[in-house]
Amino acid sequence: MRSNGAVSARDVAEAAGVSRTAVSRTFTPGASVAPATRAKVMAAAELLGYQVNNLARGLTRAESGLVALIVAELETPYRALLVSALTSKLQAAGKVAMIINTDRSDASVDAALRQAIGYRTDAAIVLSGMPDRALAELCQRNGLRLVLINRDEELPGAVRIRLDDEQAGATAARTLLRVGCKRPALVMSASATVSLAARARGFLDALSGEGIDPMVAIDGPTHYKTGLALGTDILSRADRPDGVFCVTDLIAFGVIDAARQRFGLRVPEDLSVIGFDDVPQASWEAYNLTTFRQPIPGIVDACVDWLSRPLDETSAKTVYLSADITWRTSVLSLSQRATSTTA
Amino acid sequence: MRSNGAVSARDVAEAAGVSRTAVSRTFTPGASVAPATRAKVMAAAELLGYQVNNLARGLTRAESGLVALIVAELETPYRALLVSALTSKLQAAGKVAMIINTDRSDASVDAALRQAIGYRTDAAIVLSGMPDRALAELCQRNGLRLVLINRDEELPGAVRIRLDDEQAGATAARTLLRVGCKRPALVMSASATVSLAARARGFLDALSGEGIDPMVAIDGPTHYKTGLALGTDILSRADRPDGVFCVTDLIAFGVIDAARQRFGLRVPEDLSVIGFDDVPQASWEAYNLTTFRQPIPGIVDACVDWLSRPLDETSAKTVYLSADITWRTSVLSLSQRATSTTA
DNA sequence: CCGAGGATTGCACAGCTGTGCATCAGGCTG
DNA sequence: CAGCCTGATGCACAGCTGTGCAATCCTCGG
Repeated sequence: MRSNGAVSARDVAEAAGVSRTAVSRTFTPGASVAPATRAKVMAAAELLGYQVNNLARGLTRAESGLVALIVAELETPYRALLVSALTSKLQAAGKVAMIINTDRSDASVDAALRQAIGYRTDAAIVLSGMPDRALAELCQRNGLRLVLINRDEELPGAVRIRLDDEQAGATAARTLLRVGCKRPALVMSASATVSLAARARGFLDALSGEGIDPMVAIDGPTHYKTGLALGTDILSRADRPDGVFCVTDLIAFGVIDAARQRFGLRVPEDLSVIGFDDVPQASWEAYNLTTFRQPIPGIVDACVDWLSRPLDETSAKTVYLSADITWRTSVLSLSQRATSTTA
Repeated sequence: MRSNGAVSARDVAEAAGVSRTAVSRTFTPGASVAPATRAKVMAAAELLGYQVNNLARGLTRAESGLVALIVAELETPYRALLVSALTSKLQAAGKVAMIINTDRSDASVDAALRQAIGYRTDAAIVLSGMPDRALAELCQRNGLRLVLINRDEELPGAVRIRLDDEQAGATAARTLLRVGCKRPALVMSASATVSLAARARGFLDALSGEGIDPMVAIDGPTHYKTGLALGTDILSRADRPDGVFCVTDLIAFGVIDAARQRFGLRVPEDLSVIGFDDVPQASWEAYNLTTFRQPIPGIVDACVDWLSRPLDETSAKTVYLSADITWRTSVLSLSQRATSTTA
């Protein structure tokens, strides 16, 4: 027992009357130990409360078992959902996740990656911000795998997981038109994430293909309050929209509340709303939001599968996943439309 | 450069033409290095992309810089908020948080703690579940500090952070009575957490002090759906309550939605609702929930302060914090009451 | 009963860093 | 110019584990 107080393999060896090597072999799967020796070691370990030191183990082995999750605004529903799923799945795969917060600036992402390298993390999963190209090469040189979720740029030795955001945007546009919306609108935050931009582009392109030039509101961070403010803005104009695609559920909730609480409008009779993420709140009865479901199990599986695969294929690879629509009642159905027009 | 591919201090030493010790001293604050040597080392380190190996550093030093967060259902708004704040503050204090999920069973909490010991974590912060007494002693023997947030049992060498849940419950009861509620009710999940039980007890005791025996609904997990189901239940009874205290915001949202969507009731005119946690959704206009604010900054500060303090005081200690009420519009105000009764 | 072969075990080293101790250089003072 | 003191540097070891290699033990077959 050292100054730290932690019990080491040597302590167990002494207590069990065997060599330290025997202790190490007992806790190494597939190593050759006699049943009797193993039993003695296990008994002594249990008595002393021995736990293999993963730090020292990571020093010798190529893998430390640590995976860094680099994320901003973890308290956001979608992020929390993804991080929860990721940590669980990593844990089931025998790894352990460490959280490194960023403020989304590139500098802080770089600092986060340096910290990950400092802990000899097996991999870093980037959920927010974008690492510098030089940093990505540094990671590669240090044997740290890089996973980029919904990031655009192609980086050496990194795998990207992307959604078909653009197609989802187009689907949102076609859906609003199909249920009879004459004045569709787009509500969007000003944070220029690639996936948000792609959703907007898909929406706008599909509409301009139909010769429609929709109202567009862009401002603020990707929060509820942004939706509330922008919703209040667009609904107070003369040519008030009758259908909105919000690039995020949080924004959609804000828009819905603006419509109901501040203008006395009905959703979906007066205003159809489509969101994106399928956050838990989307199924709450106050909202019942029709939205695109983030394929979280798919994202998580792609991450963990790729991490447990050998490192041979250093070629940058991209995994594409699709976000399907979840139908609820925030969009006018065709039958509803029939009754509401006759009424 | 080893098989791992990571660059070590020896590589930097060779490149800079100095001893490895000089490299180590360059990255150790307060060590004695000549400015010229330091400059050479820094240049070589920058060139090669060297990052001090925290695993090896943690092997020598008493502290690893790692802190384990043991938590269940991280995707829940309150948990996500707390974990986000904790990781940020820990990071600012030079530590890094690792997440260990549990399914709330005692066995999984024990496994989580063993894993934390395996990584020679400086501390473990338990947000969910309750560690076994033997495990707590094991932690203490291994030099691992234990922080229990809203857990009840007193454990050797552990610090507890508690809220005055009972008093909050009493305040909720008095508040409902003061605004004129005649038939207060309690809605509660069946998961027997200490803090939830204390809130309920405070509420019930205060009411029975006034000679009132309120309606009580208990069932299910601490989710929105539980509130929806229990709300539907109590509101369909003959002596429908006119005021509800929900032990959690999520449950309160369910109750509000049940009242509005399924019974056409108005909140607060027909039903006053009080929650607990002050989750972000509580301030959304669809709910505007009057609720007790979790003192998250206080909790986080207490954790981190205690972790950065020396280990002398091994006495079990308890930090008490208070949850103040946040007034919104889900409770009838006295002026509203005047107008609504005259109307 | 003896030899061979396989299973076990222990030694010693690698992996990376921090640090006590001794050494050495250099500057300042007398 | 000599001596002393301070600051810088390097050696060697500690900290904990995994593993190659050699030695040893046991068992089984002849």
